[in-house]
Amino acid sequence: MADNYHHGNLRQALIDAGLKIINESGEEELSLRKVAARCGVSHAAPYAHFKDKNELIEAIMDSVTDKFMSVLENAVTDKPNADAAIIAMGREYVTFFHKNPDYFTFLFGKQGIRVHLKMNKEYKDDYPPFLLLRRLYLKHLDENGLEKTYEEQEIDLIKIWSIVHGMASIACVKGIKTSVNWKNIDERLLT
Amino acid sequence: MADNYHHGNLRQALIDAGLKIINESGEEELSLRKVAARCGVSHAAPYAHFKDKNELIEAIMDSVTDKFMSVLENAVTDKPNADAAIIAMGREYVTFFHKNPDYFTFLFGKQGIRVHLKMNKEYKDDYPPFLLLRRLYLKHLDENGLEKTYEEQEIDLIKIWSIVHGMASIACVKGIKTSVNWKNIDERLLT
DNA sequence: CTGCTATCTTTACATTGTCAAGTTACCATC
DNA sequence: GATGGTAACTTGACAATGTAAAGATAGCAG
Repeated sequence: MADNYHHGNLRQALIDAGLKIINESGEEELSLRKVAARCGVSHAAPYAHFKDKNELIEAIMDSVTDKFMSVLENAVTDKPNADAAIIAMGREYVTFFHKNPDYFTFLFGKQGIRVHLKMNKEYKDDYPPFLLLRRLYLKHLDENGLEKTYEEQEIDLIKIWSIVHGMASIACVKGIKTSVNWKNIDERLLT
Repeated sequence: MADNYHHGNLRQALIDAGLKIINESGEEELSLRKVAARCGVSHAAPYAHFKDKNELIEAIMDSVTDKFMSVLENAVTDKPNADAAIIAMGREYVTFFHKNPDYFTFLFGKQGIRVHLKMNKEYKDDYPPFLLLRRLYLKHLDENGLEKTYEEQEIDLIKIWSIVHGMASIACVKGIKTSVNWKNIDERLLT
């Protein structure tokens, strides 16, 4: 309905088109005008939904993060205990970005826009995947009857996240070739 | 000499000016024309020295990598054994990027341009910091009389580099606040 | 002195982000 | 149903940018 004006769901269409461009040709090819063209609207139409190019990018990041989270949550459910869940999550974390290296660059390339990790008191506005990891970690402590100081917990979390994220980073570096099968990582994810 | 034409050392001046801009206002502010303006030359002058904007960026990356390497090599010399050297290198690795988060984004944000890690047979064209790490790691094996298969070595190296690079990544994420003192990291760098 | 070549300038053009002003369609209210 | 308001979209414009083409300059080899 509405042949020209009032696209109906332009906002989402712009996000999807942007994501598609990133998948096809990388982030540097993403421009407001191209995205608008793909949706069949004029070059300034996006400004009705996004204040900025940055705001569109943030929306796309949210979209990718949602996809990522659903993959992670999926990998975590139905695991016997927290340890198994953490390993499964770590494996999926690396695998996800290994399968979509563009997403890694996109999410973490220009850091600071969306990714906020705060390990201390305030438990909000964190990066969702990290929230999941912390949840599993606390479950792990609980299941094994462990008691750790807040600082020890934080160090553990950083350690886990560092190695997982670092591996994802390595797995995404173009041109790297290792004998590691990024779909089978076990022995090196230990709390 | 040469008031207008023949700047004398424009290539290096462009690299330095570019680096300065990145330090002052981040990579997104870097443009060929601004760099040229800072050097007092016309906006197309850089094309006599660099084929592309990318080629200038790569030159700047090389420059940063050189700085980085000299810091690392400095941290590594005069250490009693390989283990101490590895720990020192890891600490400096994180600290360097913690002090210059812009460099981290710059070097690893758009990956694939310059950073090539190859863990297998061909020992050339690697990322210099990684070459250093491998050198120290092999020294470590030697010093402790350890013998490992090639695959085990590779896994060890990835493990070490992952955690160090991952920490650097965390330490650089804007907005993160942890109780970890990024200038004192010991217990979590073990081969 | 002559010409070659690397270096730099000028001019030009397409792409892009962004703004301002106008248009259109829908919605609530009279 | 007419009316006005507002959100969604278009058109036109501008500055910044990357880049190509053509010309100018200077130093150097012969």
